[in-house]
Amino acid sequence: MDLTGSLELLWGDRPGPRRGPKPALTHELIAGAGIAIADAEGLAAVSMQRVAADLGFTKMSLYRYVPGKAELIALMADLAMGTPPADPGDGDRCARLRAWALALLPGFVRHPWVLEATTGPRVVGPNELAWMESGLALLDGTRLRGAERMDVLAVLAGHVRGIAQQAATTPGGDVGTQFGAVLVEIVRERGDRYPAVKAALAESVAEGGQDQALGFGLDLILDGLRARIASRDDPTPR
Amino acid sequence: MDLTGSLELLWGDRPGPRRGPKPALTHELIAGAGIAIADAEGLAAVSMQRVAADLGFTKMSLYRYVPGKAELIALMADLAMGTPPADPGDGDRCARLRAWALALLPGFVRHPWVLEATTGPRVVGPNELAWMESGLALLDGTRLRGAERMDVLAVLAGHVRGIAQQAATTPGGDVGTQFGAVLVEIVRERGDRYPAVKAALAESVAEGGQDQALGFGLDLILDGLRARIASRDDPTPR
DNA sequence: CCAAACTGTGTCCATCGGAAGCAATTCTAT
DNA sequence: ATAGAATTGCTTCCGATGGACACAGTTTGG
Repeated sequence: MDLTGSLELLWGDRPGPRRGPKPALTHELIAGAGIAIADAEGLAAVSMQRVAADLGFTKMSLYRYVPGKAELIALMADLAMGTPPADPGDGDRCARLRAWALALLPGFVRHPWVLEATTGPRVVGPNELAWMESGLALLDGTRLRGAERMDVLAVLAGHVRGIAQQAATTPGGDVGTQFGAVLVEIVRERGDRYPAVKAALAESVAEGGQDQALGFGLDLILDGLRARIASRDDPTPR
Repeated sequence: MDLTGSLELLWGDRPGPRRGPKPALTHELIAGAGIAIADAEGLAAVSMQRVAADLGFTKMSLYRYVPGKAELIALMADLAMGTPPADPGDGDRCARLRAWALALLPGFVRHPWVLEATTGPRVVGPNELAWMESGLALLDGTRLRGAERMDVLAVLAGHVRGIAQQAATTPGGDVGTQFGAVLVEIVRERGDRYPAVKAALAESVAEGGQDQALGFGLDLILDGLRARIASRDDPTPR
């Protein structure tokens, strides 16, 4: 797997060419067209042909701007997640971390394909690194080690991802109801083999909204984090 | 997106056909061949041609057993994760949940492509549901609501997934060192714009092993869970 | 014994990502 | 001003992919 292409595309400072016809396209235009397609019809609908056609160009012209499809997808994903919001600065650390995690959700919800696009080996992009930076900044002043700080962000972001994935398949949309109904149907027919799932699922649908799942999980994590930070700050050796 | 095919394949009780030549293949054989390819060369190397060739058959013969490639991948993923281990029964609840989450890791590590294969809308398979069942059983007796119990599992499994993804790109393998080096290189060159990342990364590589990341995150989550369960059991209304 | 059912195969097709070469355009150096 | 260099977008071509479809061979139930 070669990642140098993505690295160049995501991080390369491009010296504007001096001769030849002026480029009619830009990275932003191309990635934007790809994002629009992926938002509307899923990541599988994104092909070089399709992106180029939507822009009114031939597919091969895209290769003047993008080394390949994989790199284009990486660019789309980084662009789609946007930049992290500015830290409000007030509130305690956990509340700000909570806000950080919550701010991550809209991107995943509006662009569910980002989940698929960001699994597997890949190069971290500028926006993703900006998110990491703003999250790590919220952990400054704690006695957590470097790896531990990144781990906290991984847990938080991982949970938001999970919720987003679940949300992408359950809400009102066509696929959503289909999937939710499918799971309920499976358990309904074979509930004897899965009593705990049956009980939890029945209780869940009876309660109606499982929308507080995100908050519940975040509180869980942040409660644990608070205790961790406190115990590290506690000068007693044990 | 049509999921009925996956549903049939994963959950369908197939009545053995009565006439005609005996089938030379089985779901297990086909999925096993696909798993072997994906393990060795990644999910992208799995094609109908390749799977069939490895089995000594034509690609079209596979379509007698599998409705399509997507369904085959789903079957592979469910099979690759295996069944959850039996609950030891001793130890406190959080320790057993910890063991449950840890047991999830080897599957993801041995079959990193499962991460890619299980993102996006999909049908839950028998093995995945068995994992869910065994995890939910460990939460019996708590005063957590149904949705909350599933959420706890989602957080735990999500973290294991994240660690597995990180592990799949960082360890000694070719791609791994490349990716890790790329991230370090990016931050090294543009560290000024990402001071917190730079600090955390420097500290992390100085410490050497970030292998305890999994345990750290699990402890975080389970600490929070313990507090949640205790507060729910506490009869004081507030 | 024969028709129904089922198997594996061969052929065909649209689409995909990408390589190579070509004509047109524009800038730079003279 | 003009010739050469650089860069654009396009056309053509290729191998591989997922899948539809029809066909011949094999097994079994009535």
